[in-house]
Amino acid sequence: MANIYDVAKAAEVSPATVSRVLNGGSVSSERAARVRAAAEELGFRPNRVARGLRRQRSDVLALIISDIENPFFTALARGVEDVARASNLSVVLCNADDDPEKEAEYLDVALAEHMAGVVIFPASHAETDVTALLDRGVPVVAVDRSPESATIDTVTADDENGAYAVTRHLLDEGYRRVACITGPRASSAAMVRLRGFLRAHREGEAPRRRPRVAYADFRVRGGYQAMSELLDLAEPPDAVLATNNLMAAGALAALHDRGLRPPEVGVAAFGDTFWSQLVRPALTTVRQPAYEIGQAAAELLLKRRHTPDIEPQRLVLPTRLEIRGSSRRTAATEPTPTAGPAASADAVVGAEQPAGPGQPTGQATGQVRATGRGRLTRPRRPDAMT
Amino acid sequence: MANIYDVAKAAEVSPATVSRVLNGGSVSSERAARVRAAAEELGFRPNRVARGLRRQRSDVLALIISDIENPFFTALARGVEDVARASNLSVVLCNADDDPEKEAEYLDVALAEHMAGVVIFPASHAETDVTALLDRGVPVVAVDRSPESATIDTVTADDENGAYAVTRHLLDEGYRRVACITGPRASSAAMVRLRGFLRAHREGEAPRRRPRVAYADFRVRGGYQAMSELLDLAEPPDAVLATNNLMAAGALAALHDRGLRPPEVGVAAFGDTFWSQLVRPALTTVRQPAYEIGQAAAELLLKRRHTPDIEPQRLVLPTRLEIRGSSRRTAATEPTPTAGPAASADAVVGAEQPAGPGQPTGQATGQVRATGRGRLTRPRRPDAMT
DNA sequence: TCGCCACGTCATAGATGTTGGCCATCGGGT
DNA sequence: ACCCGATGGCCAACATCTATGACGTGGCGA
Repeated sequence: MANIYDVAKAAEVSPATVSRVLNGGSVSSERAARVRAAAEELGFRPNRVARGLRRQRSDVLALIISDIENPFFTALARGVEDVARASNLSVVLCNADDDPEKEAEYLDVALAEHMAGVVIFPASHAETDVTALLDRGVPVVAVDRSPESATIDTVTADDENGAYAVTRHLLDEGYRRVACITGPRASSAAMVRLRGFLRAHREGEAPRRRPRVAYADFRVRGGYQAMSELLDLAEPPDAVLATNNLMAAGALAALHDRGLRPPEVGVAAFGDTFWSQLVRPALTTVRQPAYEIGQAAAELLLKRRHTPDIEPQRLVLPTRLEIRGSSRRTAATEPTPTAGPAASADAVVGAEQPAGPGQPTGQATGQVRATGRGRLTRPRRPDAMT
Repeated sequence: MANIYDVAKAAEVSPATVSRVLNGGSVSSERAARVRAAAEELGFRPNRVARGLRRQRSDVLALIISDIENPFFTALARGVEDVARASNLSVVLCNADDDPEKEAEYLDVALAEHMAGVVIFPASHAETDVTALLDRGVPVVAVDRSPESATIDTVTADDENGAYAVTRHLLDEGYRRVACITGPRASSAAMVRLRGFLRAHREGEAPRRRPRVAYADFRVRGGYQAMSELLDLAEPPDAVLATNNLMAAGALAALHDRGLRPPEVGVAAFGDTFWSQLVRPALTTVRQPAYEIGQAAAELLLKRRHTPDIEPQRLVLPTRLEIRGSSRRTAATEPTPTAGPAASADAVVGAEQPAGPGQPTGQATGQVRATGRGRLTRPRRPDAMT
């Protein structure tokens, strides 16, 4: 492969001139043309390794996430990538698997490769140590959780209010024993969401039972087990909030396996993904602005790359409550089943209502049912919170 | 940050000796100990960029995929990563978004960074050009599709037989007008799956209607549109095979929006993911061994890295038919609606059947199905093909 | 008109951190 | 006494970019 000397020779200039042409120095246009022609001719590509060595930094930034199978991260990755590409940076994804050791390895790699920056979803609040990077001047932005080791730029979703809003929604629907399946205690996100959940219970006029809380691992299997255990209680919950989408999937599976399903049991979850719309009845979710978080993180990174000494920022992005699926409110709080669109909306499929001889008097009951044909748009209430 | 000279000075040896200690040359144990102590003391990490420059190759391999939001790729990535890590290679993920230009950029990066190898899911059969890499001796393994530009190691799933088997399954269930939503004509995987689908039609004793085929883009939206168009036909299909999971999701959404759902309309798909089990009734799927494909690809890469001159291999991994959800056969082939669990079972949620008093006479019909309560394991027929 | 200064353009000479080749040394075995 | 293997130091190469300074030209003042 041609190197810069070959090009210089072909264009009859010095290697430095070739470099200037390619990196924007001042070169007479005639020479520049010669250089460009020669580079094209020889198929010259600057060696990024050599450039990295000389410049002591590369044009690659690392995105270290804890679970590549979680759609939240894939959306996040897109956000990061789109912003990075606009600044001519490549993004590489590193899957740390929630394992602090693996994560430390990748942090090492990022350091040793002189990466342009790191966006990290810290595996652990306590163990994740990014000081080595910071000492070397490599900008680091934390996402969703923030590591203990240093104060750095952080982008999070407004999880507490999201959890609060969705919990209130469940309580308002008439559920009495709302449980929460949350993540490990080490995860600050899990704790923050739990806090919102508990706050909703304290504030409501709902009975003051101490709500059940199960701690799982943010994985499908963990959600399944937690839900199963909750259901085995003497007084099982009648609704559950899962603090991420994978555990929600597990919880749903557990419910299905026992023949229970919404709205008999209410289910809500953090993390909006396309499949949560396909489950019937669809899940009510707290949509996390994953893509936007990624964007914001990348932008913070770029800003800090340019001006390293600004004060670390802490960005909080709003979540959004997406209400889908059936409500239990009618049954629970209203004497007569006026039902109504607000209550059933999307719940067409799974409702337990006896399909008695009562006929499809759709309009009469006010039920907004898919009537068989047509309709692209899904009824969707304007968000309860922005 | 300390470099190798600092360590050498501290240990009172030459830099070369430090290098030998760290990379396994012959060094007396006493000096080696001194070096290690000094390295530890100074927090020395070899500069991977400089090493890469000197050795003309790095310990990073690139995995270029076409859509990070597709769970197939995330599973694949895990397979690649697990194998790579065992050989002390790091894996970076590059999301080419099915855009040949973006892909070419990443290929350039892989080349310019002297990556140890590339596992690629080619965006296009024709446009993807990996010859530059090959010329430089960088091993490249293709996954699922194989590029035209060169004969290289390839790992694919046995898509044709998978498509054949699932199509036969639909026909055997009694569906009469089975359509296929497949990917772009440029995708060899899309074409191969289509071929299996068509073969099943030719062989069956089923009526010889020319089956409908819709070409979409392997995305959710494309699946939605394709399904909608199929349903708008004068003679809409009564079953559909989507050749990937995202389009299946789109197709399901389109069906839901018209109030149709399995088994009224049969739906089967390529690509097994956890959410396909949560949809009720669950999808019958052709499971693609994504993780195993990733593993195999990485292993081929490592093998070729070691011995570059072996003949390019073409590995075909078996798919597996996972039958879930309701069968229409009973309704279609039996005169009286025995209904009961046979017909509903997994279809509990969406079925249109009057929830008549018909009771669980599960064994009577001989169907192996979930009986309503409990049971973690999902009924799963031994695969129709290995 | 000549000389000096300023500025634009370019070449040359490191510098970056590591490793592999080459050679020298030393010790033990034959 | 000779040879061989183990050990370890020195030098150069990897490909690029930056710093330094040289060179030429043009403008302006004397």
